[in-house]
Amino acid sequence: MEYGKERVVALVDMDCFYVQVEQRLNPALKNKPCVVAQYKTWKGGGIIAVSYEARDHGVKRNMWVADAKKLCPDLEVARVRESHGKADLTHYREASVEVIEVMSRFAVIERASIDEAYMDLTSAVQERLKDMTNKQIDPNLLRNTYVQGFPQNASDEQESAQELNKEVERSRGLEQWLSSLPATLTTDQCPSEVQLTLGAVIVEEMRAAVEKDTGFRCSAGIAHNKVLAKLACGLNKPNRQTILPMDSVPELFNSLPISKIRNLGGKLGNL
DNA sequence: CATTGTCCCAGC
DNA sequence: GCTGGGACA
Repeated sequence: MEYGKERVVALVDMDCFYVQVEQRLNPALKNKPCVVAQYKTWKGGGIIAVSYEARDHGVKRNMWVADAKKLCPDLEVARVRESHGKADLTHYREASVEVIEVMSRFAVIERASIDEAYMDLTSAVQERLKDMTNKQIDPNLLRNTYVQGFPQNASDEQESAQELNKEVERSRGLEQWLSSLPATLTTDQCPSEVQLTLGAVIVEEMRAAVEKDTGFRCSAGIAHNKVLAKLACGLNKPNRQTILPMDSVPELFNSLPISKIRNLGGKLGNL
């Protein structure tokens, strides 16, 4: 395999994880602008997680609840449990273990934080390839998958129309990507693009299992290394996954501040 | 007091 | 080993 494309790596990131944990506990909070905050006394407490509905109102992490309520008057606020005067996150840690257990059925997991895990899918992809020999990949196995850089050659006119319907563009891009792959799969000489795609099929299954067994939704990135998988994960959130083919990396890097790349966000990002 | 907590790593 | 800084959520 070509240098830099030896592995298939995924990064799975739970969508506003603390909010989802609170929503599972209290279903009345579901589908509402909602935050999780800690420490009530100063300006209503500090926000540490924000639902996507609340983000639409401009509510951000690290805001004070009092300020967020100005932006979003009907904001629902869940509180972090406190024990001996300290914020107690064990509740979220336990939920994290539930998720890790489901994901571990599919691959060896490297836990990166309470709501993120990396996984090396290289051998799982090889196994899947055996079952897929002389078949092709059904787009229905990739209903939540974006391919970064696809569709190619979209005119400006098409592009603006597609902004109105992200799903149309996603589906067109996926079809175009799949038709660029070899017509039938073989175990010997399997292009890295096919390997990424089979990785994405596995991640679709894994994410469906996580939602079925825990109720939690997540996003994911599939690429050839951890840094690119993490970057890909952020491209289509929430509840979606993104393949980042190596050939799409140069254009993506041109259009992205380097501070978006892991470990280049702080001091180095300001150069 | 008013960003808190956690993890990782370099330097000692 | 311990600690402080840096990065992230």
